[in-house]
Amino acid sequence: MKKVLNITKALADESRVRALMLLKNGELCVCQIIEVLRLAPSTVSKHMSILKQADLVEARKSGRWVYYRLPEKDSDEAVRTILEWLKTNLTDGKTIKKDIKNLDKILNMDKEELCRKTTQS
Amino acid sequence: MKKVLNITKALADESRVRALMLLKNGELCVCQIIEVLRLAPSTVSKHMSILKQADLVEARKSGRWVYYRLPEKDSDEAVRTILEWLKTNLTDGKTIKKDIKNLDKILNMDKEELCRKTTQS
DNA sequence: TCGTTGGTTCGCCATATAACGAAATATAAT
DNA sequence: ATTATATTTCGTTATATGGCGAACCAACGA
Repeated sequence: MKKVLNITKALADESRVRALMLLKNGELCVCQIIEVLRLAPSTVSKHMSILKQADLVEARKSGRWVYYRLPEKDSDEAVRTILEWLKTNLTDGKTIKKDIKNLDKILNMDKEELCRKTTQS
Repeated sequence: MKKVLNITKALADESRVRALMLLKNGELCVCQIIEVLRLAPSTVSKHMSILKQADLVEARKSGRWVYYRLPEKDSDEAVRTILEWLKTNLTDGKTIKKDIKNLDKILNMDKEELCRKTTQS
């Protein structure tokens, strides 16, 4: 029950759902998520930690950066299923589409700007 | 997005999840759900209305009673999938098992008591 | 070493939400 | 009609949660 509620509570917030959908095409560092969501770093950090508690994302630290990504194939069944559900049911929403577009812009433009990094999607 | 958030928010509460699981074996009237959850009628009513908003339950009124049930087979795909997910992931939890047991007791004992009715599961 | 940078933690405030009881509504029984 | 019963609606209260900025921590660069 606790596991399920951790997941549903984590998903019961628009910003967190948006963050998850941003990760569909590969890991991102926090500053990029911040850029798309346009929320304070502390806020985004909190959101990501909630997603992590629920095992909805995994984290990797590399130097000064922290990268978040969706869980691997071999991850928890419950988590995989619900992430699949999410993708299916809101990939074509207006907000999500716009977010993805913004993300692309950020990933491209930022070659020598804020938060530059080797983004291997 | 709104639809998804309606669903995840509805599922982000233990009482509501418990209520949903109670309905696994057929419709129940509000007073029976009240009995198992041991919450005030007004509280349970509110919970059920939130579940209904999210299309996670359907309602039927018969005389003084209102019966809630899980959606039919032909219901929304997103809803069916996530209900399946819920069942899979918490049927064997301690709380849920106890609830079901309590429910059985209530359904049997209550032949001539509070909230008696023809419970066709 | 010291400053800079990316991220997290902490403390605060505003809003949202769960819970209740009281009152309202609707339907059945007397 | 009046009363009783099942449920909902409303108003209130306590707690949870999202958001921010300030302070802090860790890692890199000068």
